[in-house]
Amino acid sequence: MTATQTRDLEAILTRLKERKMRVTKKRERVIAALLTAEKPLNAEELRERGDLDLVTVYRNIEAFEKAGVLQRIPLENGAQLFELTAPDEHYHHLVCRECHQAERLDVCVGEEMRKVAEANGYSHIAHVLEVYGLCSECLEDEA
Amino acid sequence: MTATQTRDLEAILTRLKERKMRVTKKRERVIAALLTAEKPLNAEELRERGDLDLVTVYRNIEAFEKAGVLQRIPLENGAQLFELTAPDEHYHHLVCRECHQAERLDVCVGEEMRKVAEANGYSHIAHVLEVYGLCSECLEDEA
DNA sequence: TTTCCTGCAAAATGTTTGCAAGGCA
DNA sequence: TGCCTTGCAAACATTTTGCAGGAAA
Repeated sequence: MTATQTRDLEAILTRLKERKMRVTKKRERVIAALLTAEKPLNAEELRERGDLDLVTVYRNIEAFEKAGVLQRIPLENGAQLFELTAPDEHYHHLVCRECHQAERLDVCVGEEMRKVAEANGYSHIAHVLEVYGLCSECLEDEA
Repeated sequence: MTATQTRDLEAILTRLKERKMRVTKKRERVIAALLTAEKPLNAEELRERGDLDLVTVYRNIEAFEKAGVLQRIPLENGAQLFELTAPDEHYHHLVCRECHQAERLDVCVGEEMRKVAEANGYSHIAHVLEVYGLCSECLEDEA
């Protein structure tokens, strides 16, 4: 873990404490796994890197999501990846449909979407925007 | 089926024939179910309304998607809905996170997303944009 | 020492595959 | 007739639930 990652870890643990959630070894490992991976991971990768039960992974994903420190990335095939996020922030991604690498996109359409949704009588609004494609490496492999 | 729906059905069947796919009673029923529902359906609803095996539903979803007459709508929970689409078109939706009703949104960010993705070296680009919220009816039920 | 968290086992959910029978072209 | 499509059974992948033991505050 780099110094920055350690700081991020502390910040997230603090957030959990504020929400009256317990800070356990397992939880630290889940967060550390996501921080050091520097890319979104799926549940199985989290189990492996955190050396814990898959059930624990899923329960913590749910808990972290509620605490606003984690978000889900839906893949084209229905599976999902998970990544850390600051509370009240969220990200969109460019995901390779072959190797499933995901990188953050520097765009967000949140404001527009919120307006459209509210105009239709919806509240508690969230949105998902994911872009799928073939990354340059996978494109070469295919040729 | 309204006259318009019958015409749409014919158009889709023609498209299938062009693609050398067979036009069967089951396929007609899948498409008719989606046309008359006038909203996206999940696999189980398609099985029920078309009175056919779930396996057949999934195989036809895949076949129709390849033929460009159907698209998937990912839900927040990882499940998916299906709806008819014209080839080379696609839609975005406002989905209730409670009752899962989905309505089409009249927005698309395709051009921007394609540019961003290509700038990152990606090809074969697609994107998903779905807005989730609580519809006014479900909001009331909650209170 | 109370309450929350974890692991194990098992179940539920959604989707895919193998194979033989059936139906469109 | 020939090949595509279908249904059944079973496998598979992912996620959820029940319960007893374990650990944080």
